[in-house]
Amino acid sequence: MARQGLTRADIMEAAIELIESEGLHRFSLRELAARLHIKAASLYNHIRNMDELYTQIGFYAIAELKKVQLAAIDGKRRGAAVEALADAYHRFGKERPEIYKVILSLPMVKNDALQTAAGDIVEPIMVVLSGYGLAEEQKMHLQRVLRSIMHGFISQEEAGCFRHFPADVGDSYRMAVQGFILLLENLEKEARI
Amino acid sequence: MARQGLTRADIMEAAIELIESEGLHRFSLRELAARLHIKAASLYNHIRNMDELYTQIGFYAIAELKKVQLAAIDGKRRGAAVEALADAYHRFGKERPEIYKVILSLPMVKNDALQTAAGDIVEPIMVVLSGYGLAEEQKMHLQRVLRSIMHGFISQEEAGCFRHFPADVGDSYRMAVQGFILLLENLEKEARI
DNA sequence: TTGCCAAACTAACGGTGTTAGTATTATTGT
DNA sequence: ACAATAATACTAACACCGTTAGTTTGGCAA
Repeated sequence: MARQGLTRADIMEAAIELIESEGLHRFSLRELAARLHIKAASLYNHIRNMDELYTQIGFYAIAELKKVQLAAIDGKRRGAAVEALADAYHRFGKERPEIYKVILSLPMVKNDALQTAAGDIVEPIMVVLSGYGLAEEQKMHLQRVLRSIMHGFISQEEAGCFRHFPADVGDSYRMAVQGFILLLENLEKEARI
Repeated sequence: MARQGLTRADIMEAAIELIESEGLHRFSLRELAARLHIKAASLYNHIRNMDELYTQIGFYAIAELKKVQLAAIDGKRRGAAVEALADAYHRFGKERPEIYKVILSLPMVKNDALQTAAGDIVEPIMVVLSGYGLAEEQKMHLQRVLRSIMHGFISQEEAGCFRHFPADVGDSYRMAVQGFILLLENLEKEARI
């Protein structure tokens, strides 16, 4: 009723706040609308539908993840850069698990915008890999490998899969990252021959 | 009306068939009931609720995954066993993506039954790792590392994240697995000193 | 001041999981 | 064989969900 100057940014902000505080599984348009003091149907004056809003939140999340990764590797090279990147990625997943889940559940197939978003995910890793003497195709493979390690680890840690054994989870992650660095150096050595 | 000898096994079977044919996102108690020629409310004579049914499907999926892994490593050792295990895991994820998703979305926190299920996920990997001369704690870490690699890879491949680059996805996976074997041998060598 | 458009509303549709209460069928005990 | 009991089906309903249609209303521009 009492009309407020609602912008898309306001809605995004409220949606992100809702997801981070209540959990992704409790996110709904009705709850979002309530937080904005409007009815759910009124949201459709600002957004096309839930999918579109969700995708935009995903873009935000990817941008945030990219930001922390780039900040982490700033001024670092090779092994130190890989460690810093992996650490930043891991911290993001732990500190903002609900927002991280949004990235996971984005189906990267759909449209071109999502393809450019996929590029944002790739970029920080490619920057780090450029510090090694590797062929372009090898970099593509290795980027996938590192992403698999980082994402797979966080995903399982978040799901509680790592509580089966008492060993320190941080140590496991460091071992995974060191293994990747070992692979990097090994491939670099082979290429140099 | 015309009462049929419905068992929990029948319901499980129908549920799995529904998920695999229509996709996990289209799974619902009403659709499941329709396939069994009963109403949704009647399902509650056989199951406690949707969560319980879902968890049981997860147990089934984990058992299947364990089965193909154990079959794959049968008679193999060390590198060959790792490769066979990783290959079987990957094939399961590609051939039965919807059932694999059920495993992912199981929150392993809840109860004891889920903890034993977590053990089933771990076991084949531990069998393979026992072929290397490693300390018990290192095996725990390495089991997590391999799972992260395999799960992370399939998860991102399924999400379409690997279409950004033209490089062959199978090659990427093989590189990831070879990297893990390299790490294994390296740690074994260090331990031998 | 008068129009007009954007942004709010209400009401409704079809979908979901779930519960309560009721009828009917099959099995069990005498 | 028949009555009592337990299991399994049903209908109706509730509270939620995303979404659409149609309506009212607020604020800005001509």
